[in-house]
Amino acid sequence: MLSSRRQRILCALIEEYVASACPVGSRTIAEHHKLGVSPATIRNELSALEEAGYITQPHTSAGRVPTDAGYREFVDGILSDEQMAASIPHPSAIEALKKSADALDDLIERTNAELARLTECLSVIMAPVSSEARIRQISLVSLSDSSALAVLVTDDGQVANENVIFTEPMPADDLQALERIMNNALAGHATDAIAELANATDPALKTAAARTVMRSLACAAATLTRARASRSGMSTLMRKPEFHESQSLLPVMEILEDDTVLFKAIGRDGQGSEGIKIRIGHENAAEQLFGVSVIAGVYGRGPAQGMIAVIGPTRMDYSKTIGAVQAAQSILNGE
Amino acid sequence: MLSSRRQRILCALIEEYVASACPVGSRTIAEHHKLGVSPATIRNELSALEEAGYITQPHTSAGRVPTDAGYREFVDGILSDEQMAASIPHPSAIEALKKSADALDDLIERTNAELARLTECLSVIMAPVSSEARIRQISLVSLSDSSALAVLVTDDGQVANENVIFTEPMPADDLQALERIMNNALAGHATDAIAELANATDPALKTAAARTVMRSLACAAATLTRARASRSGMSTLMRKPEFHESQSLLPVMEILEDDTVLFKAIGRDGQGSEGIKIRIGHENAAEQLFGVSVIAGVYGRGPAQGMIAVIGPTRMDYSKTIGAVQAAQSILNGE
DNA sequence: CTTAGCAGTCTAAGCGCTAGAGTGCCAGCA
DNA sequence: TGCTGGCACTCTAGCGCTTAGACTGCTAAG
Repeated sequence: MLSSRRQRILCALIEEYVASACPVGSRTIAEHHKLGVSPATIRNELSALEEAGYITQPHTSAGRVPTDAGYREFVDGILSDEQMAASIPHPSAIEALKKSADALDDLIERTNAELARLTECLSVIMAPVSSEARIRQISLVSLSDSSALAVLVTDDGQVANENVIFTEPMPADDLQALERIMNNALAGHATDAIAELANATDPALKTAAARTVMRSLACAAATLTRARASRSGMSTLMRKPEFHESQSLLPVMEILEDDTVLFKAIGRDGQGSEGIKIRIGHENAAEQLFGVSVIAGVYGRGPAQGMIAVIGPTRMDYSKTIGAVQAAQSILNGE
Repeated sequence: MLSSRRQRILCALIEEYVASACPVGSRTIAEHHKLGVSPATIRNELSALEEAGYITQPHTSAGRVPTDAGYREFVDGILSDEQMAASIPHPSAIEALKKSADALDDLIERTNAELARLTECLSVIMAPVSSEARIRQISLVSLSDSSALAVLVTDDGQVANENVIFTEPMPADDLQALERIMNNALAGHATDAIAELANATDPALKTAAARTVMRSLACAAATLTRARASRSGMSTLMRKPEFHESQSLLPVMEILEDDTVLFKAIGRDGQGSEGIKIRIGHENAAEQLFGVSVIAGVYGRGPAQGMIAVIGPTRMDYSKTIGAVQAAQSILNGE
């Protein structure tokens, strides 16, 4: 357990380092923060903090830099202070976003842009996926003589569509009949039950046309459970001094390339719990994220949960970022 | 006009430079390419090529590097050779993609990934946008007592949806009636005509509920004309030596952040013409792309045209990239 | 327990030097 | 006239050296 003074010195050092990105010396701390002690005393404390693993020296004649453990201590201090409630920023921005809320995808996109702007980091919002969604309605819309579009709507308002190409011409009446058959057979069932139902005994589902439609619907349903991410703020991240050589950004970029990979990397163990997960440097499960911190939170009620994550240098303004993620949560929860 | 030998020397230099990313000297060219002349002769020719602006020296004692004009000359040579037809690569990969073609968005995603992999560059595919699309069908799907989902399908198979929140409860029968009214009023009209039709005299469209639905449909239709881009291969680009300092990649990243900006930057004057546009370095209209080359082509028939673009260092394998873009075009044209 | 002062250490930056790569030019040759 | 070998010249990358500056750790005094 750290003494109060050491804690204050650690905080001062981190604040300084977050602002400057340069190793911080004892004199700087003494000058910029009114701790009432001389640099020499601070040096002694810094030495102890280094011993304990909270800070480190790049080389003998340089100042100190926080370690992952140092940031962790700092962040835990912030969180226990419960000063967070006060730090949720910019209610006006939130209002503006809620007013413009049309479709969910659009709201996600806007919120994400705002989140990236506020935090000056990379931000990612994953659309909610719910394997438990049920089929509310199916529409078959004719596109040509022998092709149609199958549109599937779930009870939580998601939409998926897929082309259907019939082997022979399909008159409008037959298509409508087929649509009725599909709705009778599938409405109310879980989206992932389509494949099973295709094997059911209902003779109406055994026609060639019905099978074709079922196949397309299964494809459409599959796209609903696929992770879909919106990204914003990559260029902001590139401007930070720690990422000036792109080598340091490469692992992050690799993770970002694929929605599914990204989902796994960010979502590990964050699922289900309501609060905000903070993973600093090596606390991340994915090796590619060892060099950055991830502030993640879930949103959405019930089974359909989405995820918000801000990715930035370990040297980030944690307080501001946590507040911003909370604000994004409340926007997307429709509060 | 360049003499045949100078042309061959320029090609040799570019090939060498594309492979090595290092300034190329006269000896290297003499050794690796059988031109039948000594380094001294090549030096004279190089001097002339530099005079003409096709190549340049980073400093006196270094080899030569192609300029944008040099690449242009080289590329024009390639294109006039018509050897392109032969260079469309990997028909097997194309087959595999076509077989897995479900929804267009999915096909775009896969094609894009393959394009990035083949070219080892950043690749972007913009989904087709057609302001001329006509409304084929509208569905209103009830989600709760007083909310529904409006789904709009166009005659070219695009789907847009939007939440509708009614001010008072909306029974299923009324919703169906409303759906019928909407289809009668709107089917066959252009998507951008919804706003005008809302002001029409038809009394059935003047009810509060109808107005609410119309507003949502207009929003949904608007999303159809918005540029939507799929990106792939950013990390591949970061691995290239010219982009090792992220400063050089920053402008490209900025353009990539916003779909609309990206569309404008890539699409300038590429619209309408069938062929493949090659813009090398400063030939690009957007300043942020001065450091890269863009190989762009359109796909899709009729008014709904999408765009394919590969973005890479000016030092790229133009022949391979052009072939790959052509292949992507043929996949997305459904050939 | 704190502090001032001091010696010690390490880096960043500037300078000079050298090896190497590549050029341009010239004179000779086909 | 055009090509070639040879040579002097130029410029960079890299190495070692030196110095200024930053910061520390230690010690002795308050």
